Amino acid sequence: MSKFYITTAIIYTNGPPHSGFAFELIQADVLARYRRLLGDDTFFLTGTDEHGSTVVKAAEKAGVEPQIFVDKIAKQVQELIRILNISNDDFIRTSDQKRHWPTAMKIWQLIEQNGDLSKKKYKGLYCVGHESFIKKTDLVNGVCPLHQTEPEEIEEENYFFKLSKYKKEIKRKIESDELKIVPETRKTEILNLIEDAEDVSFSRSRSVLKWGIPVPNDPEQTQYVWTDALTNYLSALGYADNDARFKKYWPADVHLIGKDILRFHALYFPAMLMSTGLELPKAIYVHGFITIEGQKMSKTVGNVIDPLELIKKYGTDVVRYFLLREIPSGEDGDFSYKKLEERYNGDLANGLGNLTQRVVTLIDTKLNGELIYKYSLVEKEVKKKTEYIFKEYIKNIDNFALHEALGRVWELIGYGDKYMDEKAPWKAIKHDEAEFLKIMNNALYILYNVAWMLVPFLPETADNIFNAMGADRDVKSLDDYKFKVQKTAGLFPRLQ
RNA sequence: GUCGGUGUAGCUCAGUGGUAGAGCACUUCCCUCAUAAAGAAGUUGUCGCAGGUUCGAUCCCUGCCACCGACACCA
Repeated sequence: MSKFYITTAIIYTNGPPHSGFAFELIQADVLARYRRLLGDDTFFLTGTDEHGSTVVKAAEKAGVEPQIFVDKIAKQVQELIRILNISNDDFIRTSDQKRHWPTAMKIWQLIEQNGDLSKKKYKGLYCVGHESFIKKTDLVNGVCPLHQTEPEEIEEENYFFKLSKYKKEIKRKIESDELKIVPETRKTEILNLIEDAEDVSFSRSRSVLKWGIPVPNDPEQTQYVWTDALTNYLSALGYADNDARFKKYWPADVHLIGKDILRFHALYFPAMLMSTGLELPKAIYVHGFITIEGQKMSKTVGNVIDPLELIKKYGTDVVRYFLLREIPSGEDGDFSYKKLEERYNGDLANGLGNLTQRVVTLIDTKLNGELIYKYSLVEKEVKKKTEYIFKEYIKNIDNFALHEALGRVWELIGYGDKYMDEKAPWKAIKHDEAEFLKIMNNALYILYNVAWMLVPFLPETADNIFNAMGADRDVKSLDDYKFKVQKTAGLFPRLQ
């Protein structure tokens, strides 16, 4: 048994969580549930990134203190996690002074002791709208193109981190897949920009940024987001206390992130870890963005989809299914109600739900609901097909192609439907009961495998199928097991 | 500007140096265990454009066009 530590990015708490983060949570959840199924000692972390001036601004707008504001958002995030049926083992918040801050402080100190932080005067053009420095080359006619304002020239003294010192080694590790970046295009992307990466500012003056973690032994400075936020992956495991949990689970096996924060996870964070002498994560999985009806999700356009509403309307597993199947892992994908309903009727109702129902009904009506399963009755062809699909399913999950893995499950469902039609058990029952039993044995075999493969993706649905079949998930051997089917109204009633 | 990606059926996408594929949609047939579900057969393509290499290119090379992304200490 091996360990498996997986994280999502921590979501920024300047507003309610959006469906993009929901998608990230769901993907990580599939990977975590899958690993548990394989028997790995799995630890699945998510959380919230709660500092920074954007949060302060949002809190001001809401007329509350930052802490009150982020408490509320963190609660919403946790509610979303509950509703999405996410199996995270922990939830870390960067404003947690007990659990998180000691790690951020310790990491800072270690980096500093290693000589990788130095104070530098920084003169630059500061855009008030951006709340950050912008480059001269970004200006259009002397004004910030985004805010149409002239930037002020200000001088600030900050700590800078010697990223350059670690570039070569990081490049080597990424090239050799020691630090694996999936998909390949993201790996290429980061390798292309690694040469030009400059040293990074790691702090802000306290007068500019109060809402954050202080720099140790320097009351004038606040830690900037890198040591503040990225260290959550360490703090949650109890790094500062040298917790047994940390020893057991670090390094992370997978950091699941969006494509927008690849740079920070593939460059800054590894460099920080190298500076502190910690092991690097094994892999970074990068997912894309969800567009809505082909358009970028944006609050101004007003096309933001609230995941809670979606779930309220269709149900958790329907939303999980749609996102996992329709949006390729590692790429962008599009959401639309039309596509969702097509997937629902085509795949869930006509496919999975209907196959389950026809198998259950036959056993219910022809056998009084009971069938004693005999493994020896499973046909060679059926076994071969199922095992082949299972292998492909595994391969795809391991390659972070969750949509493909799900596609394989539906291939087996299609095979099951075809099997039923070809064997026509409703005819067999009239003249050959042994043949009927054999067919239903095979049908149960297929459905049982389908249910197992769905466990990581659609946990509730998988349970429903097990229940409908009257199957015991924990039974060691199915041979001679007595299935007692429970006929219900059906898993996914068709939408009109 | 630099780097990278994409362009294949009505839609979403797979794919290979040798007669173009899947799912959805559509048409016809068939079944009746099942959620007006399932199964079978079928229709649809200048594989972005123009050149080149090759016996042969959708695939390799060059150029072009279109769209997208990264190169910004926004998180």
